[in-house]
Amino acid sequence: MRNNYGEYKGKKFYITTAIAYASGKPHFGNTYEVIMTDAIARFRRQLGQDVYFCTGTDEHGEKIENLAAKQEKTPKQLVDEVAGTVRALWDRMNASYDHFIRTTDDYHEAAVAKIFKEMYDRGDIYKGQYEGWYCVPCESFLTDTQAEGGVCPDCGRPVERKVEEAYYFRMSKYAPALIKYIEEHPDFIEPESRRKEMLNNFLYAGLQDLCVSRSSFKWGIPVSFDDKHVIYVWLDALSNYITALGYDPDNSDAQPDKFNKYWPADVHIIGKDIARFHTIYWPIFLMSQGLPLPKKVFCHPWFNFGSDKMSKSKGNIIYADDMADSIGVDGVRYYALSEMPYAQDGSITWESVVARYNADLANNLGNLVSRTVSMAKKYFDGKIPAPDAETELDRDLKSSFASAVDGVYDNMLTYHIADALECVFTALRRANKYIDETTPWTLAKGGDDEHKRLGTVIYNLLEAIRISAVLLVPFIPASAEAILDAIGTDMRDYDSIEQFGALAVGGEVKEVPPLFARIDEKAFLDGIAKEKEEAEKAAKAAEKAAEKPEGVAQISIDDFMGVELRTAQVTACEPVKRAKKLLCLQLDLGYEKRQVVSGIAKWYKPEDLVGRKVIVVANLAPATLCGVESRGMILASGEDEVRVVFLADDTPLGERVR
RNA sequence: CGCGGAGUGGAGCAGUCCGGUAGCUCGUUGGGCUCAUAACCCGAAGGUCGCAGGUUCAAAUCCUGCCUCCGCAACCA
Repeated sequence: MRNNYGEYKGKKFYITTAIAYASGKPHFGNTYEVIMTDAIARFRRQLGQDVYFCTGTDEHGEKIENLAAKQEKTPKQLVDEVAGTVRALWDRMNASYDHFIRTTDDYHEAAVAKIFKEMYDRGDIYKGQYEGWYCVPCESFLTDTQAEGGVCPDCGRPVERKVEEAYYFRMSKYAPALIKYIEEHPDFIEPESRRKEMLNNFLYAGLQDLCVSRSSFKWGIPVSFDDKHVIYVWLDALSNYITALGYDPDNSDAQPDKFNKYWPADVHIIGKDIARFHTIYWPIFLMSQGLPLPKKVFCHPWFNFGSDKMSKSKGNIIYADDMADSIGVDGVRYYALSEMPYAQDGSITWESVVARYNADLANNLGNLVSRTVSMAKKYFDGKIPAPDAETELDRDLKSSFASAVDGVYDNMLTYHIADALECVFTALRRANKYIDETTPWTLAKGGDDEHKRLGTVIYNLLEAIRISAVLLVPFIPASAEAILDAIGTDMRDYDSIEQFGALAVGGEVKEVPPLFARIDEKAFLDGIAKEKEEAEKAAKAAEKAAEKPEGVAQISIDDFMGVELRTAQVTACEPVKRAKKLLCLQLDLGYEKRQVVSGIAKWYKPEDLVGRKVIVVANLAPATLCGVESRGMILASGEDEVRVVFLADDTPLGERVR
């Protein structure tokens, strides 16, 4: 039973990536998103859909303002550079986007300013007071409890105290409608686990109103009626999905054709880290504007490097263009698409890069094309021979390719990209086996009958290759096109692969350009190791330059004496329930006992501490953490690796430390 | 008891809903072939399906308890 491939023909398909934050060159993980989105877009075009694929850059915000200042540039200069880098990288990866939006584009800024004004006029945005903690790099406001400790829980950097007048969005007003929508549309958020996360952690728990303006910096879209404020970057950035289509809130009855045609989006492809913004805030912003919600938000997982997260501080960032220098753009695309599981994080290792490339692209696909084309030239002078009587082997080959066509179709419609690819490569393996089963080189030595049979075999192989190449166009477009060119066909849409045998007899098979030259694993890994060594050297040099800590403003001896440090002994210790990082310590100061909570559970077990003597900040204001009262703080050093300051066992209790 | 996901040969994964011979790719190993990119094809070795109970004629699959890892939330006085 074959699928009904015609079902989607002519239907519009609007697909987007998240727009890349313009603070620097996107790493492999960010690039994966564009490659994945591109594969889906190309697949849908093959089905005959009217696809609009939008990507771009998110260019406003305090982080960019600060970064520009540090580099002694204007923010605009910085984002122009980075947007150029991003676009160049997307282009190099062969991303077939229809529109590249920058949030500094005039039409976008104008539309967002109007959207904000209308939300305000509608009463969805109101003016309030914000006082609290803010993390600049993360652009996020933090609750008091989040910021206690003075560092951002997400990035670990110091938080700043901010007091500002601010505009808030009434999230609570729309929360019930959103919950209903998500409950009634189980496909809206995928994968399923993300949907549960959003529902359980945020929506059922109760949505807070969201602060949607900032007044502490300038680099943003000004609030049109209050120029002290700029619009929150997420409200700005998310709106790109409609402004890119020319949406203009002024023309509420007469939107441009492009908008009327493509909105709502068929799918937003985003990283799992920003699921909350796309599945909660964005739908609510749309509800406020009376616009339909996107049909699907697909939250893809991330690539780790081995078992580590990719991060600048770990020095293990991989860039797609560097990888393309060694294994080609299609090598990178294939690797990313085949290695990332549907819902779990993928893992990059250089060993697996080489293994996948050699096994699948070079040996399986590349070599099949090479040996088949070579035989077509040798035995038939490069003319595609006519097939003759069909055997069981032929039928089996054909059915493998029919399964591949179905498999790609089914898996691509459900965003199982790696599974779709595997369907093609399974069929390719079958084709390689077919050669061994039919032994064309023996047939070539035979008489007329054998020669007829040889024609059938070569024809079937060429047609199998053509079907594979058509199926592979979305994933490795340049290579797939090269293969189709080599076998002299221009049939490359889905209609042409519904039935085996569409390849025209008599066509010319041309010389194949080297598709995927095998990679010497040892040389490749040695090269990587060498590069890594150099990078580490450079990183170390940079570290040295920044070695001296920034320090804190000088204080007087009196200021210091304002801190009451005392010796104490840990008499009991237990983990705090519902907290991963906290230990609750009972301290004996000699003259009194008290309870202190400390975020050292990651490094110490309760039994490591009981009986030991420590220094406690005795006059620290009490606080409550995870429902447990803490009256003081014990001293410890270090950030990534925390060490408690222990005292000698014979230290008396309750002594002042100076 | 916050929410959710995962634990299957050396590696990466499928199978779990709807119990019935444990499967795929890579790797290892023996052989075959020569059209091809030291490729391709065939065979073999290698698994207490996280642990412990239970249900059943039968459990990777269902039930109960536990352990480990990961994501989100909370959290580093």
